[in-house]
Amino acid sequence: MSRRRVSNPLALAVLSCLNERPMHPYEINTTLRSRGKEQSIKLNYGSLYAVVESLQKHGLITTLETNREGRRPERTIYAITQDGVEEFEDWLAELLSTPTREFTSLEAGLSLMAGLPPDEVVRLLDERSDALRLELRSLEAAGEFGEEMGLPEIFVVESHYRHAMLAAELAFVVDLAQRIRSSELGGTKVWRRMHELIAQGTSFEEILADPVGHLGEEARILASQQPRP
Amino acid sequence: MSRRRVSNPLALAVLSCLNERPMHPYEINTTLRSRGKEQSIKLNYGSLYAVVESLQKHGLITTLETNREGRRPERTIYAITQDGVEEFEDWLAELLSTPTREFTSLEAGLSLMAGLPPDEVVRLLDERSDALRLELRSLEAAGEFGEEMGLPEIFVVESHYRHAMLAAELAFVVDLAQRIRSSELGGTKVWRRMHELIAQGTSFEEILADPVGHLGEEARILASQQPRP
DNA sequence: ACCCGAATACTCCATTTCGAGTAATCCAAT
DNA sequence: ATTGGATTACTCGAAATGGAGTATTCGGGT
Repeated sequence: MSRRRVSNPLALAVLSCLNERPMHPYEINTTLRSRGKEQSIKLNYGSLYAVVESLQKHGLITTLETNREGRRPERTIYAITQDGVEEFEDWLAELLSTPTREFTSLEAGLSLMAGLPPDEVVRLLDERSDALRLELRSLEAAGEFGEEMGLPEIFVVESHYRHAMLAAELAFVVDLAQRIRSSELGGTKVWRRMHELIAQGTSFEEILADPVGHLGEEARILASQQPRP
Repeated sequence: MSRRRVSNPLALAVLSCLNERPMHPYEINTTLRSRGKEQSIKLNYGSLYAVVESLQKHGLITTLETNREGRRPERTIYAITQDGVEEFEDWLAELLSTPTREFTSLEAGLSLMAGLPPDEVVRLLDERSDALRLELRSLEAAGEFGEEMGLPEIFVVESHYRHAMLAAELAFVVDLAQRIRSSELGGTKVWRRMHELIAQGTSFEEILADPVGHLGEEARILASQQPRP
């Protein structure tokens, strides 16, 4: 079981709203959206209502009243409990202080990239660089707009963070593409030769059955299932 | 519905294994672990078996044979299909070329950090910096070990990527902590004053009901639900 | 006075995910 | 010969997730 009674970060956002004042779920939804938090915390209806219910079941929030206007669906107003305030502060502290292993899609892609030919990987990484530059520029534009509106920096730190991460990713990707292009990246030559053989019709399985025979001495490392430190 | 028939990145890893040669699920599991891929792709039993079944249902892999030794559970050996090879290549290309919005826990934390007092946030960020430095050093040590073993760089790009991202996060966090400490970060003073009031027993709700009255002119922005660009 | 599109406020449920639990087998040391 | 710990190979169910679908009301134009 996870350390937290309710583990979806959306629950933290819910607690943060109710820490300001009591609200009904849909109001939590619009509050978070109007503050742009849905850029940083995944927010959809299914999760929101499930999370609210779960928070209540665990005593972190409590229903204050339910009212119904006309024949609209009833709205249940929730308030945070003392337990909820403590969970909120403790959880937020943990998020800020403790790095956790996150699985990004680029990391997954990089870890399997040997499955595509090097030249294509270079092309794909270049494509990614362009997309990243676009995203960076649109973040910068949004930031300037926020400044014009007099929005204090503290309300946009998360987008500054995203900017920093995207910039670092761009630098990494540009460098990697260059190092593959120039075959400076260790292993590139074996990699290239392997895909040339595949293009000529040799099967993957065949090559891996006798890597040194097909690819030369440098491919010795492929002969064993290379275990990792 | 998601673009991919099976959307868990683990499915890509499964396809990548079966692209080498037919295997049974548990062998896929050990192969991936021995190559350190479970550092980059979330891998647990429940998902593995579910994903394999789903891949088969969608015709991306096919069962080759099932055999049973003694009274052990039977092992089903799977092979990749032509459809599977295409899906593998297309999906991998997409992962490398197309950035996707990822929700990290630090980003969530930063977006809600105003809920804790500035001095505590600084302390928490310092704590994170220490943890990040530790992680960076252990990645570096593992990298050197890999080099000693003659492991070509191409098999560890994903950990170089992780290193680059962690380093960027560290730089961001160190800078942010410093900017809060010095109140250079826009909005820090209002933020600090607000938590002083709370410490004195004023309720959050009360302050937000009349921010300018409690916190001064700079808090005008809190008076409206600040919408975002 | 009426119509239409946007906004409000959810509900529903098929998948997916997680990881603890199970059960057999192998190996090595007592 | 036996015990016990690691390894092999999964099973299962509770919980989370995503997002399409539904029903009502409001507001602005004609």
